[in-house]
Amino acid sequence: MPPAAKIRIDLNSQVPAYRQIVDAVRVLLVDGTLPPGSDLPSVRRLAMELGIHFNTVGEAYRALAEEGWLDLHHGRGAKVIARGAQSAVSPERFQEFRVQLRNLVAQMRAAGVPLTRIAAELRAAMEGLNQ
Amino acid sequence: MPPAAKIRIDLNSQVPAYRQIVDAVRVLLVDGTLPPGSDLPSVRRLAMELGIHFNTVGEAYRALAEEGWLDLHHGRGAKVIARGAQSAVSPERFQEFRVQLRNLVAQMRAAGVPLTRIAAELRAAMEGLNQ
DNA sequence: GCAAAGTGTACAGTGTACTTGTACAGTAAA
DNA sequence: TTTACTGTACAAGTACACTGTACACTTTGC
Repeated sequence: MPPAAKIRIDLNSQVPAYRQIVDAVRVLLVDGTLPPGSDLPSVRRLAMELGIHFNTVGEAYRALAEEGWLDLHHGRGAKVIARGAQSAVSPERFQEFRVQLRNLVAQMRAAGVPLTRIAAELRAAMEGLNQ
Repeated sequence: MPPAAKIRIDLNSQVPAYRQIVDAVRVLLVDGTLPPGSDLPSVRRLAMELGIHFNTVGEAYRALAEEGWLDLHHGRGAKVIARGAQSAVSPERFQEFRVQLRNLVAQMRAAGVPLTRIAAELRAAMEGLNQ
């Protein structure tokens, strides 16, 4: 199963397509599905599978390269690289994460998701940390 | 301490100002800081405090009214209303939440936040559910 | 009643972001 | 060297976010 098969985007979403790609690929990178040395599909190939233009995929790949995940070279494709240790997160950045988490939980509560189910999701997310 | 004092937005953020307002106010609505009957600051007052245009605040208020949180009337301001029981969330919507949660965790891991600290944040978010 | 000062709303204009179409340039293998 | 891949650059179309300005509704005071 090629890695691209795990990437899904929602064209009706408010979130821009290129950002959805970045987010989806980052998940695969973090959880080890795409280990260093892996080749990503070409911009045209992935674009075709997702039903969008290849420049949009290129935009996503450049963002991921900017984050230090990809070795991206003209004519050679995109390869996952070993990412060095990250410098400590700034307090501001961490605070942003905290706000986003609280916003997400509030959104779920507002949507009527039962508290027990929200808690279950948070627990599941924690379990996922140890794989 | 007026409710508006708890609302902060980041003008440099990628997230649109009106959406940041919606998210911030929704948190206050969900956790009871803004109970039914409360008056929100006028669009001009809140806009002044946040350093943006009042139409941007108006956009946020209309979105919150659309979600069923506010009684918004021409010339009368915005008042929090009691929100009826929510219909069950659709599986698609729930799946979106799950994806967002995983994206957020991946973003934290990618930023170098230690696993223990991520777990602590998730636990803290769960504690917050029972207040 | 009515004027004044508050409230939210409508709409056009400006800048920015996202996506695409098209042409280009680098790389590798036949 | 040719061919068939690869990513990149850039202009154009569209949609979105934000603002400026004018408007319309409510309440308060007289």
